[in-house]
Amino acid sequence: MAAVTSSKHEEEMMELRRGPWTLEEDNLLMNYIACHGEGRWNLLARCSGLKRTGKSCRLRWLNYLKPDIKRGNLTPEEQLLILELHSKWGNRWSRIAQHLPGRTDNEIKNYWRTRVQKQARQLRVDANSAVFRDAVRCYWMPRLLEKMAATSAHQVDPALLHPAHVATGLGSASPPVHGGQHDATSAPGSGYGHHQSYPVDPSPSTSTSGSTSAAALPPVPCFSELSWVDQYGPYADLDGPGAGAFDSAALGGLGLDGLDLGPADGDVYPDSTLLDYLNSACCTGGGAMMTMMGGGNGAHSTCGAMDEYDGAYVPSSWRTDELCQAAARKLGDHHQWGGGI
DNA sequence: AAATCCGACAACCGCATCGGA
DNA sequence: TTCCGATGCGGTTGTCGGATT
Repeated sequence: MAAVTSSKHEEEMMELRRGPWTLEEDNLLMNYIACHGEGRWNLLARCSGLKRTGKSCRLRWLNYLKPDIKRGNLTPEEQLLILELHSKWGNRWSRIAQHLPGRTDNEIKNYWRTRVQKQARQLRVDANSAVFRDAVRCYWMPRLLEKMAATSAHQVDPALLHPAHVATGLGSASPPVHGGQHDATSAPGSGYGHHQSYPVDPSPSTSTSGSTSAAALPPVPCFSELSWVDQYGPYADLDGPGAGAFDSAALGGLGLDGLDLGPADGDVYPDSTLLDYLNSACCTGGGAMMTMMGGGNGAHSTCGAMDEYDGAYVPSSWRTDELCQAAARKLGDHHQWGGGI
C-alpha cells in the first residue's frame, strides 16, 4: 500500500513541469487569475490545469506576467534609487522594490549582482563595505549625473550636476516626471522580454532591452524620502525641506546604463579611478571632498556619513582600515593621508 | 565559421514568517 | 498554545544570446 502511495506521489512529481514557461502556460495562468484573482497559489496550481507548483505560478505571475510590470533597462533615477536604498537597507530586495513601481525584487536583485557587484569586484572591495558605499555615493552617483548630461538631449539643470546636488536635490523642485526605458509593447500579453523564449510554439513579438518609448508610467516615488540623515547622522542631510532629494524631473527619461566605476578586470586602477579620487580628497584634508560637497559648510552633507574632523567634514567611513588598505594597494606609502584620516 | 566566454535574466530552492484551525 | 499549510523573501543556479577569440 505504501508502495502504491509512493509511486502515485512520484507520478505526480514526474508530471510537474519545470523550467521555462510556455505561452500556453502563461495564458492558462493569466486566464485563471483574471477569473479568480491572485493568491491561493497552491489551489491555483491544482485547479488551473497547470503542471506547476503554486510557488512557481506565483513567481511567474509576480515577476513576469503581472500587468504593471515595467520592463526594459532601469532608468538612471531607478538606478540611483536602488543604490541609495541598498545602502540604507542592504539586501532587502522586496522592500527596495516597493519603492520602484513596476520593478520586481528579482529584477533589482539581478541588477545588483550583475552590475553593482561587478564594480565592487573590479575595485577589489566588498560591495557591502563602507568604502564601496562611499564610492557609490561620491563617485558613481555624480558620474551618473554627469554622463546623463553629456549623453542626453534632455534638459538637465546644470546646477544638478554639482555633486552636492546629487544628494540634496538642489536646483529643482519640480515634481517627478516619468519616462525612460520603458517599453509598453513588452507588457505580458503583448510581447515578451529580452530572454523570454517559449520552448513550445514560441511567439514572442518584441525584444525590449534598451528600447524606449513614451508610454505612460506610474509615478516614480519622490526622492525626497531618501534622506540619509537617519542612517548617517546629522551631517548626512541638508538643511531645510527638499533636502536629500534627487531631482527626478531632471533625471526622468534619460537612458543610461553601464557606467563604469572603476577599471576593467585585469587593470590595476588606471587613470581617474575611484581610488585616485579618494586619494585626492583625502590628501587635501578633505579639500576635494569639500568641493564635492558644494564648497563648504553650506552643503556639507552630500556624500553620506560625515564626521567633523580637524575643522572639516569627512565621511566617517573613510577613516576605516578597509579604506586605507585599499588605497595603500594603489598608492603605496608615499602618499600621506591628510586630515588625520 | 566555430568555439568559448560572459552578461543578463528567468526560474528554482530552502528557509522564515504569517495566519487560521 | 501548537500545528500546519500558504505565502514571502533572499540566495543560487540554469539557460540563452551576444561578444570575443
